[in-house]
Amino acid sequence: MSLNFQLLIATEESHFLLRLFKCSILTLDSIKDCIAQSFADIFCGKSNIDFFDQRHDGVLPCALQDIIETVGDQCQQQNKDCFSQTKDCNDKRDLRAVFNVLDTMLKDSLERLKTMREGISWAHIGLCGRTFEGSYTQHVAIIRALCLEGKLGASLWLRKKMIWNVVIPDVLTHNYFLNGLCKTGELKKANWLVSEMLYCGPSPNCATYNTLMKGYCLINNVDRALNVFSAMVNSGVMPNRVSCNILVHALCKKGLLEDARKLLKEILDENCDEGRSNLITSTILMDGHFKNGDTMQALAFWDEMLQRGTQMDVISYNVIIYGFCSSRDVTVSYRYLSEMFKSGLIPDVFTYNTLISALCKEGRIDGACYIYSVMSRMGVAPDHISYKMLIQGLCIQGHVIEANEFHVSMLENLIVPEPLIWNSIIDGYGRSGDIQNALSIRDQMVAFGVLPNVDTNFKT
DNA sequence: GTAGGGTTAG
Repeated sequence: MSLNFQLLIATEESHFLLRLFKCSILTLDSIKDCIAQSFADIFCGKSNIDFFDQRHDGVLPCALQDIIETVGDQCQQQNKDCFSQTKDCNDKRDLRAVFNVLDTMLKDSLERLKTMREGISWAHIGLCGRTFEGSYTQHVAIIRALCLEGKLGASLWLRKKMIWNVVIPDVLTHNYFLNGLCKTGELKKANWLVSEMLYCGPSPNCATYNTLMKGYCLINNVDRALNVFSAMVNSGVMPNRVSCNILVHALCKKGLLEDARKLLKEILDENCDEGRSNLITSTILMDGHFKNGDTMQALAFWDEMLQRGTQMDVISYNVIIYGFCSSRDVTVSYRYLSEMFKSGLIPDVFTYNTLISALCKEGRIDGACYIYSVMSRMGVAPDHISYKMLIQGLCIQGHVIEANEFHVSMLENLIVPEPLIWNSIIDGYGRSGDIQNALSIRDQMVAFGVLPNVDTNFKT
């Protein structure tokens, strides 16, 4: 039997000519398979995105791809569902049934095509010389969503299109751009964006400067962060408590505690009217002193907060618990843990991991396992850090069977272990002479898609 | 609830 199929699909403004078949087809099964594959390629695959990539010669491929993906995710999922449902059609001999399947697919695909066209033409603003479509609110919403997803190329491209159409996104939207750029370490672009804001608007606000300062701190460039701070003050924007905290934290991380205190004093004396009663600033300074090995000074901050009647939170307790754990005084940490419960605060995964870490380092693996059981009873889910410390701690002490129980629990909780964890178990079995299990775990590692590395071996 | 601040391993 020879069939020539040509389907013409009409949309509101344009026609898509889809050549599905121009070949000899022998059975209805192959008709179904071919049609399903063709539709899957056209509507579920990347063919639409490739089309634009080729036409515009890579000028905006990533930007467009991101926009299309963002706009089209939902309808793509609907279409996939349609195909999965058609799999159950087994009436191979019934020509009518095959065409019913075709009808369903075509109807659904036309709907999808319509949605996709709307999405693409929306994303295509300005590219084909069209007028500026869509409302300001819509554009701003999609820009913010793209920024939060880290699709900055696409969002900056939309910003450019908006500006071409003399519509300037507001300062909040610009802060979203800036935040995205800073989080991905693109400080040059971030700096450029702030210059653009100063030059053409909207005027940067306190959050704009704070975001840029934080960006520089993230790449460990505190000097530039301090320059941004000066620029903010010089341009007449008042720093707030967040500005203080960003800089104080960055200076503490560098061990410049005295500089941090001086800066804080200057800022607070000049600008802030909140006094010194800020939990976050005190927590940062307390943490800085603990990490500098100055327990006395750290405790002075804690006591000062108590005297002021500051309501502590989970993070401030985590910092003091970590402080005593790192000075090898887990007993004192337990005291603060108990105080935490008494004051109605619920310890989180940070609290428990801090204790597990300290106990493992001291070789008190039973205590670490006990903390694990407490966190489980309290409904706090262990994360990859909890498992990593317990598994490594148990393997070091030769308890590979118990370590593997945690490993299994990790997999059951859908946490894929990193190579180091697999290697610890493999090595643990090797050291205990259990070659069969060592090899079995290595096979499992590969099956989970984790590539063995140079440390994936074992000594017997 | 449109942006921006503090804690765990290595």
